[in-house]
Amino acid sequence: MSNDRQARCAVCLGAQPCGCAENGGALALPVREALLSWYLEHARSLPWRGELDPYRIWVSEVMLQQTRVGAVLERYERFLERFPSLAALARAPESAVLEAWAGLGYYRRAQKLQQAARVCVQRHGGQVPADPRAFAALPGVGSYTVGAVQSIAFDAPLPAVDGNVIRVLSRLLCLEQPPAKAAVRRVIERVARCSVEAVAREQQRPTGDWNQALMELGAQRCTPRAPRCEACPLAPWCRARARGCAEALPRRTARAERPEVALAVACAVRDARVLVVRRPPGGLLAGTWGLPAAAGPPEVLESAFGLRPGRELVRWRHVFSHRVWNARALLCTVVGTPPRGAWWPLAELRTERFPSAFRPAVQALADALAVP
DNA sequence: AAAACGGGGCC
DNA sequence: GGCCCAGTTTT
Repeated sequence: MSNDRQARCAVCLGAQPCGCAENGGALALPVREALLSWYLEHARSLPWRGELDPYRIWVSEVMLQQTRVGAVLERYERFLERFPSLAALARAPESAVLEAWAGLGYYRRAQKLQQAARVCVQRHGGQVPADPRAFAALPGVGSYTVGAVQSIAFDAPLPAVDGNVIRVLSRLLCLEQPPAKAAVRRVIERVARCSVEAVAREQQRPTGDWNQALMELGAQRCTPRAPRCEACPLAPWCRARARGCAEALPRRTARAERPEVALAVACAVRDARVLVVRRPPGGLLAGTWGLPAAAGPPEVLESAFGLRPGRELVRWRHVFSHRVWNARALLCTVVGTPPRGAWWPLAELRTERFPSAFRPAVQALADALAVP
């Protein structure tokens, strides 16, 4: 059975001991050379590629967490124009940072990045720490970000294991168990670490190139669906390709289902301005501006905000990673003491200062006001 | 080990 | 309608 660990390969967990362990778990030299050559020729030209400023590299890595390259492209330069340095980011109001982040999601990333910037200014002379341990201690910096930033900016021999690398190595080694399992993650982590150390030891290329090559392969060739194995530089060594199971890996585990909640959203208008409120500092969309909203039927807006719901403007469904809003926007009148908030011109709500979750309400309100 | 945490593109 | 993306933190 599978609990006969003595017979298993220590590196890939395959049923038999195999060649994996030569090189101490690193990918063999020809494999590394093939991937690095491919990367030099095929790397996409991206604004943060070739960047030397550690701060700008860091910003790109945080924005790219769980986020498509295309979405980052639209906001990266704009963010850096507004916050061109660690010091500029550190002294900005959090609300300004969150506005610049609007639409990217996972707003905690922006909050942590700014907190980290403040630590850098206070304790690291306004620089990004070149010491991996000091960098890892900063808010929002996990193992991936440590490896990515420290390798790209400082040529540190540290792995950067993201979703791409998990997929590439799951296929290359044909890891049949889901990477959610700790044992599988240890294998991937070990191969990534030994490989980047080998690249550094043999001075093949800067370690940042190696880490990015692995990720770039996952983005361009070893894609989640319909991998382009025929054009993959690692195809000759890929066990999943040999067995015809590349597309089936990595194996995913069932995800928890998303609860659905009814949400009442208030559109209170006064003198062509709309009432907006700051969302609570913890929880969903923490700290961002939003329309007053409460779970439940429209009537809850009166008890929650002193806003009496009137005509319904629109209903929509917004899917988050872990829950669903079944939302309805209501034209409201202020009946009690106005809630703490701000009154913004409608146009301000449409300029990417707002989380996307409220977009249908803003659009419907604009339509309603344009056609009285 | 699982859940919280966004948004959007793609099939 | 579900999957997945250059993840981190908390439970």
